Amino acid sequence: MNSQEEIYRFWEEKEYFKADPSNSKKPYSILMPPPNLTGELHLGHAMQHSILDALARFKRMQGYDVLLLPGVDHAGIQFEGTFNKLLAKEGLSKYKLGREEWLKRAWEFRDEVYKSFHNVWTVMGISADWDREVFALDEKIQKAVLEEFKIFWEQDLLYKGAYIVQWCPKCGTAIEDVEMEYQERKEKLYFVKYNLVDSDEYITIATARPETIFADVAIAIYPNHPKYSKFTGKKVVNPFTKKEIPVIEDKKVKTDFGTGALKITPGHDLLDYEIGRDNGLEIMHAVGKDGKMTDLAGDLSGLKAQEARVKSEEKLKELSALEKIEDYSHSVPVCERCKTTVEPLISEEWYVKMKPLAEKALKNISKVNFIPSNYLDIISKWLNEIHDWSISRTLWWGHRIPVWYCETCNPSHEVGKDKDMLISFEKPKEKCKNCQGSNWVQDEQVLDTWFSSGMWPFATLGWPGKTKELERYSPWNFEISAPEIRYLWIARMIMLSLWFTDKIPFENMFFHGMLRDLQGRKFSKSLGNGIDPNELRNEWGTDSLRMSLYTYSAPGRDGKTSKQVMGERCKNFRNFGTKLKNIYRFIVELKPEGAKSNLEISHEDDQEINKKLNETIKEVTKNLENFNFHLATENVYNFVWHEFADSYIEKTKKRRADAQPVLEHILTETLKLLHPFMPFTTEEIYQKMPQHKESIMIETWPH
RNA sequence: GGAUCCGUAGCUCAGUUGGUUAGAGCGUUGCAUUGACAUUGCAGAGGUCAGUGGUUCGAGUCCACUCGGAUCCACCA
Repeated sequence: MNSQEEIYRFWEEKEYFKADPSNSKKPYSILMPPPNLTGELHLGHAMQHSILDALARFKRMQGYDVLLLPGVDHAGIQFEGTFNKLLAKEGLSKYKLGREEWLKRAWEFRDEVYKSFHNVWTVMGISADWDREVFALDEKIQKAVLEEFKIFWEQDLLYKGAYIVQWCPKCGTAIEDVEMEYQERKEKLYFVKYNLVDSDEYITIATARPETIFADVAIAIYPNHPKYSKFTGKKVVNPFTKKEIPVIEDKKVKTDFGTGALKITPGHDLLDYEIGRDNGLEIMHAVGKDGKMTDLAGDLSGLKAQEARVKSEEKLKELSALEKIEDYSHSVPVCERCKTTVEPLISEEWYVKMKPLAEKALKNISKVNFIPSNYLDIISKWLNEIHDWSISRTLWWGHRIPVWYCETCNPSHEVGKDKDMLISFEKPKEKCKNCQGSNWVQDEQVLDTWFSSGMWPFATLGWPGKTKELERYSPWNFEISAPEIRYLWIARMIMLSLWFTDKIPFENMFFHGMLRDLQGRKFSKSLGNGIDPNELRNEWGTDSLRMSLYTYSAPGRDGKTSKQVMGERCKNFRNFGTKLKNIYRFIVELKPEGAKSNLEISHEDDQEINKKLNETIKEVTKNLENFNFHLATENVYNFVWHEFADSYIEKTKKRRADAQPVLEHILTETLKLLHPFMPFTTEEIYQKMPQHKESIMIETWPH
C-alpha cells in the first residue's frame, strides 16, 4: 500500500470516514462550508478542507464519533455568471436556450464540476462522510426552504418592497453587486434651474444624470430650508416636459451636498423612490431596460442614455435652464462583463423583516465561541444595525420562490394575506377562493443563495423533521469560514438557527485569514493572480501542501503568498517527509542484528527523549484543542527534526541495538501525532512498522 | 462615508492573560559530511517589533493619534 489512491481507497473501504449516530461514542460534528459550484477549488478551499480534515482525524483518534459533513452550494449568482460565460463561448445564451433547456444544461455542468470537486477532495485525503453529502438544491434542502418561507409568511415577516436593481442594458439583465465594478470617473454635475409656476423665481438642483429629468415628479428640499422653504407647497415646471411638479419637504434630503434641493425621480434612484413613496408620487422611467430613452423623452426617445445626456445638456442650455456645470468625480458602477454603465432601476423584491431574528440572535450569540474572539463584537454590532434582507433574485439557478398567483384574479402578482396567492412547492391543487379556477402562475424569481445556505447547519441534518442526526450533531462542534462572509453567511446561520431550532448553529466558529498575493491583493480571476493547488500538489505531494497550508492557518490572520513562496514552503515540508521516511528506514529497515525487543525506558537519553515526546504530545494536543493548527504543526515538526532526528537518533548510534525498542516507540507515537496533518505519509510508514493495527486512523491519540 | 483587521529579520510568517538576551522556515555566510537523508549536520550574521505620544516598576503586546496596506457594508443627487 504505497500510492495515495490505494491508501484512500483502503480508508473508504474500511468506512473510517463514516459517522455512526447509533454508536456509544461521544459525537463530534464538523460542518464543511459548502464551496461555491463555480468550476474549481482554489487554495483557500484547500486550506479550509485541510484544517477540517486535521480536526476530524484528531477527534477520531481521541475516540469521538466524528461527523465531517460535506456539501456544495449552488451559488446562484456566481454559478449563473460562470455558466453563462461558458455558454457565451459557444455563442449561446440563457435567453436563446429558454428556462427548461438552460436548466438541463446547467445540471450537466453541475455534474462536471462535482466530479472535479470530488477528485480534489480524494487526492487531498479529506475524510468526510461522503454518503451524507448535501447539495444545496437537493430535495432535502428544498423542503427546508419551503418550510422556512412558510413560517416567515405566517409570522408576517415577509413583504414585497422596492429595491434598486442595477440593470445592465447590454446584457439585458439585472446584475448583482458582485458582478459590478466601480470605475472612478470624472463626470459633470449639472446645476439645473426649475422655474416656479407663474414666477421668475427658481430652484436650482444638482444632478449627474440630466437625461432623467423627463421622469422627474417633484423637487424635494430639507424641511425649513433657509433658502427654499418659502417654495414649499408651490409648483415648479419640469424644464423638459413642462409638467408642473410640486415642491415638497423631506428629511432625507441632504443639506451639505449640491444645492440642498433634490429632484425626485422615483424610477431611477432608491432615495427618490422612498421619498416618492412617502409622498404618493408617480413612478416613471426615462431610461428603459434596453438602456434607451423611453417615449417620455419626446424627441430624445430611442437614444442611448449616454447620448441623451449630451443632448440634454444642449437642451438645457437652449432653455437657459442650466446655471453651471461642475466637474465631479465619483465611482460609477459598470457591468463586470461588458463594462457598460449600469442603469439603476426600481423594482419590487421580496424582503424578510430581520429585526426580530437579530434580537433573538443577540440574546444568544455569546454562547458561540468565536475564534478569534473579537468576531463576537464585530457580528453583534452588525446585528444591532440590521436591515431587512432582500431575498429575491432575478435568476434561474436556485430555489424558485414558492409563491403562486391566481393569474385570473391577481394578474399584477400582488402580495398579501388577502390576495389571491398561495405558498406551495408545486402547482397548487386547490382552487382559487375567488374565481374557483386553477390558473396558478409561479413567481418568476428565485431565492437568494444565502436563504438556503443560511439554514445549512440544520437543513442538512433533516430539519424540519425531528431527526436523530439533528438531535445528536447540532449544534455543530466546529465551523470554519473566511471572514469576508461573516455577515452574509455566518450571521445569518446564527439568526436562522436560533429562530427555527432554538439552538446556536455551532459552538466554535473559526475564522481563518485570507490568502492574498504578495502585494496584498485578493486572488481573483480578473487579476489572474490565483495559485492552482493542483499544480503544487502534483509537484510536492499532498502532505507537503497540507503542511504548508497549516502554517498559514493562524486564526484571523491573512497570509501573503505566491506560487514561488508556496513552492518553497512545500519543498521544505517535502524535505520533512523525506526526513521522516529516512528515520523509518534507519530504525526499521536497518535494524541491527540482536536488537532488543522489550520496551524499557531506563537510559538517561531514553528518558530525556521520552520526556520531550510527552511535552510535545501535551503541546500538540493543547494547540489542537484550541484550534491553533499552525502551532501544533510547528511543535511536532521541531520535535521530529531537531529533538528526535538531530539529537536523540545521533546519540543512539553508539548503543543502537539497546535503543531499538525506544526508537520504534518514539517513531510510532510521532506518526500518530503527525497523522492529522500528513495522513498519507504517516499511514504509509505506519503500515510498515513491526507492530501495527489495521490503520493509523483507528489508533488512539497519544496522551 | 461607516465598521473591522493588519504593518515584527532580505522574503513569508509565529509570538498564549504586558515580565529576562524578540522566534521559525526559506535565503545568506563559514565549516563539516557519501552519512538513515531526492542531501544533511554544526556554527554564525541579520530586527529603534511602521511612526509619534500616553498608561505602567516594565509595552511587539494596553490606549490615542498619524502614515501605509487590506476586507466587508453603504453609496449621495
